[in-house]
Amino acid sequence: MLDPKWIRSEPEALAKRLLKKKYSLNIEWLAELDGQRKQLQLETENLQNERNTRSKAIGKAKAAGENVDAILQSMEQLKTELETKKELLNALQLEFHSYLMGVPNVPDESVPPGNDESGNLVVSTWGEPKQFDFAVKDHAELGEGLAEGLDFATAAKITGSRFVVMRGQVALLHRALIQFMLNTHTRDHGYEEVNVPYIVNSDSLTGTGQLPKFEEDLFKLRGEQAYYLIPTAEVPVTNIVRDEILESASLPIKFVCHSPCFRSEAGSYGKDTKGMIRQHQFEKVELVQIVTPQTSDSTLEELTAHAERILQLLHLPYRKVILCGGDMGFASAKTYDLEVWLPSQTCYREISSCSSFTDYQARRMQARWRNPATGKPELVHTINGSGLAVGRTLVAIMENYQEADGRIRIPSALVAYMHGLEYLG
RNA sequence: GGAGAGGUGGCCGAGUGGUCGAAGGCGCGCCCCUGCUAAGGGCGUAUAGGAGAAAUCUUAUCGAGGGUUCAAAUCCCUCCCUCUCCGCCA
Repeated sequence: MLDPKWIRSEPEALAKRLLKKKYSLNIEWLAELDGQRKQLQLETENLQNERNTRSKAIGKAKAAGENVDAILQSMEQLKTELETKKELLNALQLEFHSYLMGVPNVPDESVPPGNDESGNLVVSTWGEPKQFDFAVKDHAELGEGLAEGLDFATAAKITGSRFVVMRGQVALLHRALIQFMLNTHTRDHGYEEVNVPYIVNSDSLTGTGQLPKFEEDLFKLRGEQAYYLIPTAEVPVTNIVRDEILESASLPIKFVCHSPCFRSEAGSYGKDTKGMIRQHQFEKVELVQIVTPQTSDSTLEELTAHAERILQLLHLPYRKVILCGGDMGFASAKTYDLEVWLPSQTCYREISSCSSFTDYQARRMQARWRNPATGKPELVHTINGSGLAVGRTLVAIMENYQEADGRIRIPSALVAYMHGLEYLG
């Protein structure tokens, strides 16, 4: 959520910046609404003040044994007037708030303009795509060719499309990747590992920005309560600090979390139908940092570098792009995507997305820290990114490390996690 | 699933209709006293919204929401959470 004060004080500047995200802020309507609100709030509070004063007077008069009929009578009109004003005010405030919950975060000044993916800018490229002297296979074909590999047909039988069964060596490689990533981030990068619920309530999803606008992307559970499967560990992990006031000494908070992620993929029917690129269920190692506003810019760079390090240790060629305004997420102020080279597609595909949310999520969550300089609670900044998407990393390894005979070499960084196994197949 | 007990400020804990944003204690901050240490004294110490240049004023908040009332932490209803016992269970 954006700061309502900001919207009041400089609506034009704000609207201009939101335009970069293809969002048009209705500033005339907002000003009108806020004007009404101001008037009504003043009137309502005056009436409440009057009511409180008179009520206390009644209490005193009664204690003194005086007659209170007259004052009691004078309250009647005040009461009805207050009730109607209060109702109106509540309705106005709700309307204002609901609108605000649908306004995206403001993009950072450094975010390039653009309508879609084509507007993204390549920041850097690492590694050289390997030249193969044979016809490369995609990961689905490779996986289905292995004795202990990928089985999409069985997953479709068990559940439906966009699921996979991993078997034997491939399942081991998948698990090895998770261990490798968690170890690297905890040992080398100073993150605390957390294990969190995979089912969350609507408050948590509202806090990180998935609700109310993107409910159709989520799997909602049936039952009395509004429970959802998490679309990313970002939701439970970031919400650890919801409604908290953190001491400055405890910052930055650095969490790493492995979790499954569940996405309905509504509206992506034609895309990536083959293979593991786009699944309803996948696993991810997520990095989350809770920081002071002063350090959020550098933290985004640092956290992105932590995700990059995994790709580098696995010797997977990738590039880093900064997303343009039109391609960014709703709550993000700035996003770097890491894209890994996929030989079968001869292009780079997203494997990590690292974003700074400034105080946008923090305001929704009421996540604050006590600033020693002011002694007052102030909003924290939140930054998160995948480090990395495990399923897609598996895909990248299978494709980049494939051999002419269909076997797959295990990257040296992972061999220890594979009980010494050097090849799949 | 059945029965019961609770949810109050950073923490503990009092408060069953009014003068209660809330006693008391702990913690924390500033000051005083004390030549160290220990102890003692005074003052202060929630969050959010609004008006105002500011001092300040004002509204709301005692798990959440609704209700009764001139007035609710206190009474009523619904929900959530925690704890204890029984049952079931990975």
